[in-house]
Amino acid sequence: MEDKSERSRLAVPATEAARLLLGSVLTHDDGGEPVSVRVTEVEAYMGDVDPGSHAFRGRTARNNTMFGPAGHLYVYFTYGMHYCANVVCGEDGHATGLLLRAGEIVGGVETARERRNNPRTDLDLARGPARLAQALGINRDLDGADVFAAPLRLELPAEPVPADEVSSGPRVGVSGPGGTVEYPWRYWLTGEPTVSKYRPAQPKRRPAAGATAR
DNA sequence: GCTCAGATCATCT
DNA sequence: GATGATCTGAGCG
Repeated sequence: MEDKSERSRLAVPATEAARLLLGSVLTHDDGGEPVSVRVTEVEAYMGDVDPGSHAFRGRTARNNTMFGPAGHLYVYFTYGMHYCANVVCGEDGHATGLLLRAGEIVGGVETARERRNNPRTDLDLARGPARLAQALGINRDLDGADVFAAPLRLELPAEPVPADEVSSGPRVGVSGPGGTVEYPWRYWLTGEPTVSKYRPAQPKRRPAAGATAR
């Protein structure tokens, strides 16, 4: 019922939907112990105007989900070993989405620990997009899944978090022509210990201070 | 505490 | 054939 209005709340530009997602709780119930994550960090991808987006060059089989209606999950496999999860937002036909970068495990901690092979601290359970996906047990089968229907459940906060509790900055790991700092589309909850540490996107090799650029 | 290099495969040119 | 919205482990201070 509220399902429908919840979905429509996501049908706005990613830069706005980001504040809805921050503080929301995503649950994945695969039949075992459900695991819930409170989202603390997201990254906006604005489709065809965004050089860092998978959708920049147009619609393909892989990013097809992002072009669809809001409220679905776009899952992709990268670097040969990691899954990343996005929540599609914006209007149908606009390839905008929000990458779930980090979160705090608020339910099913033990299951999350097992999936992550028992990291040293719970803060590491979902710090980083691939870790978050792993902790939740997300895989490619969930690509295109509805976040408001089983086995997923997304609970948006009644009201967006106050603007003064949200920080924004350059995106991580995004390189490209012209840039990354021009698009400060990474959002996180100020002061959250689970937020991944800022790391500037480096081309490939660090420009050595000296001259011996090998 | 920090920095660096490697792993590994689906997708696109 | 090259690249990538990354993570992890090892090594060093």
